[in-house]
Amino acid sequence: MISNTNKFKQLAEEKQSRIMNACISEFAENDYETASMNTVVNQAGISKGSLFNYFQSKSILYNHIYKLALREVKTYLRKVRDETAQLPFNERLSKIVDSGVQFIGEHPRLARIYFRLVYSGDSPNREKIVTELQAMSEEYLGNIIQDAMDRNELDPNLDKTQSVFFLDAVLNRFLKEYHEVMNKRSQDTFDKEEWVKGITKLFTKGLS
Amino acid sequence: MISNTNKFKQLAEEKQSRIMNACISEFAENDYETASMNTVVNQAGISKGSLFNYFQSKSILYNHIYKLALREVKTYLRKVRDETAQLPFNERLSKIVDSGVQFIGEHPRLARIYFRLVYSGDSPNREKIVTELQAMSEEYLGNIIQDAMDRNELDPNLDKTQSVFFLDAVLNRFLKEYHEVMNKRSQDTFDKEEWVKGITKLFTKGLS
DNA sequence: TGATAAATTGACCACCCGGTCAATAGTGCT
DNA sequence: AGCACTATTGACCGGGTGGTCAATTTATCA
Repeated sequence: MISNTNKFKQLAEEKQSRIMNACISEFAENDYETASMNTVVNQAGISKGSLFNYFQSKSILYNHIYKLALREVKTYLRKVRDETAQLPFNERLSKIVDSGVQFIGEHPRLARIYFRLVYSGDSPNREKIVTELQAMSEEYLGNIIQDAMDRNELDPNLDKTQSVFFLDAVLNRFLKEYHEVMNKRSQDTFDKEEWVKGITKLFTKGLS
Repeated sequence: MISNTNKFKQLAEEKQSRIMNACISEFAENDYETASMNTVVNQAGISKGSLFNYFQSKSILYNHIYKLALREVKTYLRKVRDETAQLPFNERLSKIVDSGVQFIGEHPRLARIYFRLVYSGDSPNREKIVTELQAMSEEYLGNIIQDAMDRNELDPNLDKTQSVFFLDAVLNRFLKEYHEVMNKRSQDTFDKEEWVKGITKLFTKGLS
């Protein structure tokens, strides 16, 4: 017998992507509890039995999707981190925001799954996942801040945990808002550059 | 016939509070979709027919609960706003955080309903409610910031919309985190004062 | 081509949901 | 006590859920 999880990978690529597409849409549009396996199979044009043959349960399927989304997020983050390693803090921050905006533009459904996971409450293993994400953010933004402290661009006596927390809070909330605006209204009233300026100014000089 | 919504208010106080208690617990512990009317009636010790007699539908009941939570939040906010009107910005900010912390301590279940509503996605009329909350926050924090600008404690050329957004992002995120920490781990590792200091410093001086 | 094995199907299961309503219990008045 | 009216009950409804599995189609190879 082929190992459980790998049955899916043995399918024709076209079929795989058809199924993944249906799953991503369903989990992007609904909470975990509300998302329906029936909808997925109908959308994907396969039978229910098949889906449960490839993924033994809803939560296993969700795990697959969430990891896929997270992998994509990480790719963007790694890229911008490495490409901006030599830039000053404010420019770096600006590029990170840009990267987030780009991700949302290119993978709106994955972004939605990500935000749903972070801000909403009912996915399985949520605690574990959120802890993972926090550690990831702590490490990622922690490095960015440490670099800036090493170059005397930021106060070297900063409480790093706090600084990371604030940065994370503002960046995530901003991107969430951007994502929601993109999904609903026309984007013409949204001056991204102005916001990026505001964010970098807040963190470098405060509001006074 | 007694007008629909008022049937509930005609009940004996003891019964009312027994029912409210069950509802608050259920909506605090579960998303709107996942919360069960059956659980509510069992917890409250009444029959299903009665509950649907007092509140014609689940969404009407939810609305009742959410408004109750919001009323309580507003009471706290109004109180701290008025009591701190003469204080400088940083002290005011500190008192606002204190008030939030106090609210979470005194009404943990209402706080949970509030955070669920703001951060999660499936309650009915969610869009309308969130828009309302944003307007409320814009007005509330906007006034605090405007006062500080008038006294030259903050840069008078600030983009107020942005500043409110940042303040809202950090405060909400902090309180959400505090709420989650309180609900789970021992609070001995959590130095609230240190965080309040960090927040006020961020907004007055930035991180450099 | 025909036998064997593997992949796919969808009717079916037990369960839970929000909501209904005829039947019953309780109350107050004459 | 007997009547009228109201409050309360809980069995029941249609519908949707995640998950199963005997039956059928499809692929493989002698």
